[in-house]
Amino acid sequence: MTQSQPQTAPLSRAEGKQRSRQKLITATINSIAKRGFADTTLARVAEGAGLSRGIVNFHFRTKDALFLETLKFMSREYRECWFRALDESGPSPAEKLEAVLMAEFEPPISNRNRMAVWFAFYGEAKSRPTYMSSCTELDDIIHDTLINLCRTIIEEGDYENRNADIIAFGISSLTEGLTLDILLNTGAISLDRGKEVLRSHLQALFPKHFPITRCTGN
Amino acid sequence: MTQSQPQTAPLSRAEGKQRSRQKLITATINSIAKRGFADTTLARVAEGAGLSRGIVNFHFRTKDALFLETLKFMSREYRECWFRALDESGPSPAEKLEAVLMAEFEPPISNRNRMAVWFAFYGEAKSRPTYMSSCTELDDIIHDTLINLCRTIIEEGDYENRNADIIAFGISSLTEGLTLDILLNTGAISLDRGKEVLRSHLQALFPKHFPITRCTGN
DNA sequence: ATTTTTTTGCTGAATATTCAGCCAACTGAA
DNA sequence: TTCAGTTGGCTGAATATTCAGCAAAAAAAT
Repeated sequence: MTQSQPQTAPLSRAEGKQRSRQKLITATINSIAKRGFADTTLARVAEGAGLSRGIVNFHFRTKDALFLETLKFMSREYRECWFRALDESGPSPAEKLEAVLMAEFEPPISNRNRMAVWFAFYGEAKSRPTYMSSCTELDDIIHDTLINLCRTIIEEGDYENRNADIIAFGISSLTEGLTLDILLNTGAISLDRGKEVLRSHLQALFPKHFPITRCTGN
Repeated sequence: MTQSQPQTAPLSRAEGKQRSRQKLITATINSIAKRGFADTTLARVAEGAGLSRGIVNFHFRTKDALFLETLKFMSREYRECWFRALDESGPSPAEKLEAVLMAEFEPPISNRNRMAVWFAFYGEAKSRPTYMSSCTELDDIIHDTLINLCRTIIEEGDYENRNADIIAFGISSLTEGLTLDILLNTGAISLDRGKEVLRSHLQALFPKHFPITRCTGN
């Protein structure tokens, strides 16, 4: 009887520990989103995870370490989403480019909670360089991929006066800026608008590859 | 002798008070940039301003009020810079558009310190809606102006399949994203790159208005 | 199988520190 | 003299971190 209930399934110690650790990271994300960086205390994180007060320092050496691991978790999740979109997309560079860009606006990784946390970390970036340096290598790989996609598209379409480096940088920045809108405004509308703006941008840059699908006369 | 030294010029009470207040706001910006939001204490702000610890609660009711006034100050400064660029630019919409966009990358308002503070506030935006709501009306005016500029340019150039709303939103987001780069990387290079990306973006959108000035072969 | 020992994830109280806000005293402009 | 602006000591509340110990799980012994 007890065995038949999934949530009461007996966990090995290692599994239980891992699950608790993950609960704490999730609770940290929720707390930062709800209360902000400054008002996120270890006690509240523990409470949010349904665990006791002293637990954080058992799983993580310090509060800072908890924050760092939380950032790493989100970073990993983001990367997985990005590369999954790349893998699952059609073979052409244009398809790939559109796929990874649209993937950025999927709710699992793009929602107000997540954005609140990302920008909270950005806000701490200058005073605590450790935080962001854990993401840069990831960003480098993604950015290189983006440049290569753009370069190929430019060659395919014989687009003149298009510099792959600058365009890739612009696309990244545009995406980043659009995610800020997700934070400052309310969720779903912003996601759709983000996709729309990005499509329109691709259209202007590479008209042969991204023909007008619909005239958004609004 | 004492009167001849500019910094020792005798100040009236009102002037002195105003100056102290401003010193505190400036010190707050510097402290948030240097230590982050969480580690910015009233004592350190006062120290940075060269004043005593108790003074903040004289000029501002609470710590939160100090933060809010700091944000308002930066917001005002930004707006002034924006509209000054608009006023001082040439008469055509294209000139105006380029002028206001380039103005965003001028060191007085765009530098790592300022960006660190902006993003720190963004990070708190979700948990403390008060902060950002003090800026939204400003953003609305600027955004409307941007839309109108884009609309006029589209009409002038008979550009097809260009939606002023979406383009204006894209330009804003792109600018926002580029400023994040100023924070995460080091200053001056990023400013130049920002301008370059933005020009390239305008070129792609409105080729008749923004002809190729130089082929950035780099 | 049963009991004993060891391991370990976890608890919650204790500690030391930090800090926002308060206030009584001080100073110099009006 | 008056009192706006300023100073810096003080306090209570909040909080990160420590730690002694609990209880369940795992391992070892019987």
